[in-house]
Amino acid sequence: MTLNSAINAVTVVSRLKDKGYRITAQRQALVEKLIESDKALSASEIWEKLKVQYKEISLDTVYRNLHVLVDLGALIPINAMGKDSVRYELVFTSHHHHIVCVKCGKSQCIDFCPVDPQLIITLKKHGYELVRHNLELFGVCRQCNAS
Amino acid sequence: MTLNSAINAVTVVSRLKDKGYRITAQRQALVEKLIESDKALSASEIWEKLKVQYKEISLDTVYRNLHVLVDLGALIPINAMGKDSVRYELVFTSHHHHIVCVKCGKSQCIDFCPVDPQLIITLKKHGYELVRHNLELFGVCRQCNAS
DNA sequence: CTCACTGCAAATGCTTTGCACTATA
DNA sequence: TATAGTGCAAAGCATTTGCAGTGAG
Repeated sequence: MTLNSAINAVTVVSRLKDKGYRITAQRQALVEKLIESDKALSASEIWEKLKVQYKEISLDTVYRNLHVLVDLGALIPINAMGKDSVRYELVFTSHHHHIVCVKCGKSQCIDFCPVDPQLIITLKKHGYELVRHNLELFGVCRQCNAS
Repeated sequence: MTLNSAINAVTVVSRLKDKGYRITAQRQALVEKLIESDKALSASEIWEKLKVQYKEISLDTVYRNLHVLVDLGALIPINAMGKDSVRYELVFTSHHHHIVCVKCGKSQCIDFCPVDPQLIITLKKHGYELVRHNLELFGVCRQCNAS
């Protein structure tokens, strides 16, 4: 864990405390797993990671804590990336997108954002205050293009 | 139904025939409902519309035909627009995106695309042939901002 | 006449919820 | 101690699938 993400773990936990949430071992572990991961995870993926340490942890607890963290604004739910279930990503993660290969289904991070920053102003004219955006890119990867 | 969308209905049906699919009353009706609609619909919304004419039509058939049309490339599944189920949109519909209010959940079409066209070239350098993209915008609408 | 398509019913998979017990604050 | 959080089991949805009957080509 880097120094930067260590600060983030503390940030999340203290934000939980501020809001009156109790810090349980399961909740703390869940936050740590999310921080350790560099990509967005689904509820069951997080569950699998947690079960290594906490054999007894239930999937319901994972879901409930994910909701808490979303309400807190520490986590963003992404319904995208293929057709699977919802994935959760920490808001600290630097802004980026993913491209999914429509043939093999593999996904890759795209480290830049092709969305025009002017969008915020244009949306304001439409009456909207932009909170966040998520761009799904679908394409054919090099390997699949070759075959 | 406009002349333009009438052409599209014929296009879809003939594309189905070309691929060896049979044209059933249910399948034909489903295509028509999609064309009549100006927005992306969920499977059950389409089912409700179809039941007006075909009381006996089953939801399974709706799902199966939606998959056929997606495979055919005539329909695009959108997992976004709030937290609900998947919605389907005809590819003929002019390219646009939606913004969803994070407070009330209402969505609105945004008739322009803020994605940099340069993206296609950049992705090619990464080895990807871009097929399509979907941009999810989340914000707070005027009404919710006021209250 | 053949086999894709359909309706039915049951199964699946993800997510949520009620309840009684546990443990944080 | 009070009550938020937990595990368990069961319920809810959206979606998928097996099967036998039906109908398009």
